[in-house]
Amino acid sequence: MSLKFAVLAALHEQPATGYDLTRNFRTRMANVWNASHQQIYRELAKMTEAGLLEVEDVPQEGRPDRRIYRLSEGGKTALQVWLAQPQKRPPTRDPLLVKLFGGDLVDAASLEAEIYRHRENWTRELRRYREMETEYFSDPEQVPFRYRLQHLALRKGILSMEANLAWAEEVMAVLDSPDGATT
Amino acid sequence: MSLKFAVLAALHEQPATGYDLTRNFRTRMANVWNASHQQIYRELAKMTEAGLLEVEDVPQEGRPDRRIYRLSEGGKTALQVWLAQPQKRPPTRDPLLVKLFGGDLVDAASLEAEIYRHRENWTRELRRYREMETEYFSDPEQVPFRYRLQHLALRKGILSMEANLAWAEEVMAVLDSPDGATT
DNA sequence: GGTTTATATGCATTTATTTGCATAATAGCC
DNA sequence: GGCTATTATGCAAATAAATGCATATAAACC
Repeated sequence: MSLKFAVLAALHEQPATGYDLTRNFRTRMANVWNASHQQIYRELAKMTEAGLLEVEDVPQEGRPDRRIYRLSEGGKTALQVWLAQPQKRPPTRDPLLVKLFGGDLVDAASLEAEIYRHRENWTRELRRYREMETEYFSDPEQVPFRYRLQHLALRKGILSMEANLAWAEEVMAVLDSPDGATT
Repeated sequence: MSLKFAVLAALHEQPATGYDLTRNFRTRMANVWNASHQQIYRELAKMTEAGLLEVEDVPQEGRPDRRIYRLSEGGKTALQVWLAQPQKRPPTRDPLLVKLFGGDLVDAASLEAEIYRHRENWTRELRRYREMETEYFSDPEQVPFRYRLQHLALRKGILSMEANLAWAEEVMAVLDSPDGATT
């Protein structure tokens, strides 16, 4: 339901093409909302149909035209209404944690390898977030309110990744303890 | 796809009814996998159909019979195979963070109220997790390996909630700063 | 006496997400 | 010359999840 509103929020900040949005969702909004390009294009078509967006076609040579989407008045209102509503927290569904309930069927060595892999991903992501923080938000006093809110969204990503990494250390400690692989 | 495996893992630990599973998913496994009772009952039926589970009906007076499910040999194998495969991390989709991209359409006061509400939920959940930790895992050295893994799953919940709460403090600080509501 | 909570199960519909496939040009790498 | 990445768009099918509805008893609460 709310890919719709993630798209509205992104387009409210700045008109964009499906391609631009796809990039934004993968980078700046990576810790906010995940969506594939297929999902985004379909959603854009549906929302335009519903009158929430306006399209402007910009012809290009040698590649498909850019279709730039921006909020219509209706889209802006819809976003505003949604923003005023309380939101539910996202449900937790983590396959990695499911594994930990596998009991005696879990192979400690392959589990360790997987934690390793996850830790690398988390480290990379944390590094990216920190780079973004230095690049865009290094002087919080100088940043206008709406960008301070975006900074807060990024902060959530940073704190989450730090927590993930701290957890990975705990897991390693248990798996590497002398009796870790037995009992 | 992997509600299936969450169910297999839960039933591998101990045979249970749909009702039991629903309770477990809401309590012990709250930070692992979310599922409604409707989802669970449907999945149990499908998995039984597919030969992954065995059912035993236990008649009761005055209320519907308990249908106790347990892993079949095939179910055990399926779980084992799944456990050995690397898992993707869950996608991030957080409506609360989407709000922070609403820019000038965001009302600081209602945002603050919402953070407040979330903070209360997180606090409650963290308390529950800590109680579970004291109750079941207070002496890690005495706990057998498979329960130490479950403890690690719980630890993830605890660290995540702590991170959420730390983040809430940061948000409050920004919203309460003298120029927080303006610019 | 009425309401809520817990026990216990499920079907049907709608909405959301994932995955696979498809097109088409340009630029860089080996 | 072939492979991969980037820009740019999308359709179709399959899978998963959320939501609404439905039944039935018992015990606790007010």
